[in-house]
Amino acid sequence: MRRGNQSETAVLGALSVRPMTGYSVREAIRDVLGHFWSESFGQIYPTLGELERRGHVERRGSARTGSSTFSITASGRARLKELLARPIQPQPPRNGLMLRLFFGRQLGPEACQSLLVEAKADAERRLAEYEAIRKELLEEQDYAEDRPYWLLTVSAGEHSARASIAWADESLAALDQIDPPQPPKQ
Amino acid sequence: MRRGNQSETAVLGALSVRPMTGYSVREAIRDVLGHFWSESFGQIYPTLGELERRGHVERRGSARTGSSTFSITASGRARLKELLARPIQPQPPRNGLMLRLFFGRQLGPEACQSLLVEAKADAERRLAEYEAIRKELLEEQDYAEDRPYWLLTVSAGEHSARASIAWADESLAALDQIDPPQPPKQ
DNA sequence: GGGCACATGTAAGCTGTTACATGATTAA
DNA sequence: TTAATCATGTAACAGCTTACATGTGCCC
Repeated sequence: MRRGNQSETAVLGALSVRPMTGYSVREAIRDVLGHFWSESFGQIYPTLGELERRGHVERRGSARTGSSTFSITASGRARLKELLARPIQPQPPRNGLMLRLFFGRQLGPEACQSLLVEAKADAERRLAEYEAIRKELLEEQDYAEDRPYWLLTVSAGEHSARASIAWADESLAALDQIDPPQPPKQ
Repeated sequence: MRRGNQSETAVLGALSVRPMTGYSVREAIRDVLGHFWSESFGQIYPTLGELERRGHVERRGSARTGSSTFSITASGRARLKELLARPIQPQPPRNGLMLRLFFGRQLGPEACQSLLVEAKADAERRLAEYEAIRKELLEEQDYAEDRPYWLLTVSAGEHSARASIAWADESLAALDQIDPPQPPKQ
């Protein structure tokens, strides 16, 4: 397959929950997996086409007449299981905030403070979102068998967000100790 | 520049600490920024060439005769400051562990347990590494003015690793509650 | 009837990795 | 002298995003 297994996994996974159009697959990935996964149309449609060709998904309704719904087949479910069992391929890290802070001496303490304040606000926003999702999931009646797994990822988000907040607070305090600000010398 | 600002930032940042060969830039990024940044030769050398052409770095020693040392110029330092001040461009998330757990119902509780055990072990290894780096930094006499900033990123790693460990423990306990394991039904 | 959300797909292009080609220096 | 490490660079390719092209159905 031209596409990496990763996109295939995400698309098959989405369809393992319920049949959907390609458009909905993208929405599901953006809205539900959005915090830890992303796919764009440019991947989703070719992946769906390839999966159909291989019999891992079935299309109902023609592409021409508007919309078609894709559902996972038994072979697709087996394929998904196989893909999920493969070793995790870690993506190379690229954390822009850390890069800026690491070279914070060049940037100056005030700018770093701003970055930390922003990072903290962002983490608080994320935490609130995770808590809302958790509440929603617990009230939701459907997908009862998927729910425990979904909650694991929500919990990961909550832990991560709380850690970010604590770190930002600590770091803001630490930055106050850098006094007076040392101008970088060449 | 053909290369994105991000590679340019990382390379200039590395050279802002001390002059280095291209090879050493890669080692520095891998060994020091490795937990939150990565660059490969394929980016570093073209970036260095471009930076040289623009006068942001200076090359001492010819490329032909073996090795050349690059040092950042005043204009390079200004450029770095400008790049660091730009808004952070977040990379689209691709967390393979979360993807697998989210579709954990297809994978089964036992496999998820293994994933969590691995994740915990990994976080513990990372935590130990961060603590070692912290100790090393505090003993180190050089780069005193960069150190407070470097420690911020080490602290972020420690917080993140501890959060991962706590989350993994919690999640392993939660997985034990899923009983009996429900086979996915089509 | 105009705009918006839904829907499908392709093509161009960017970013970045991997593999390759090449050679110097150093340590066993 | 042979292997490992240091060192520089290029070329091919993979993966993914963005923008574009196209069309439907619904609501105001």
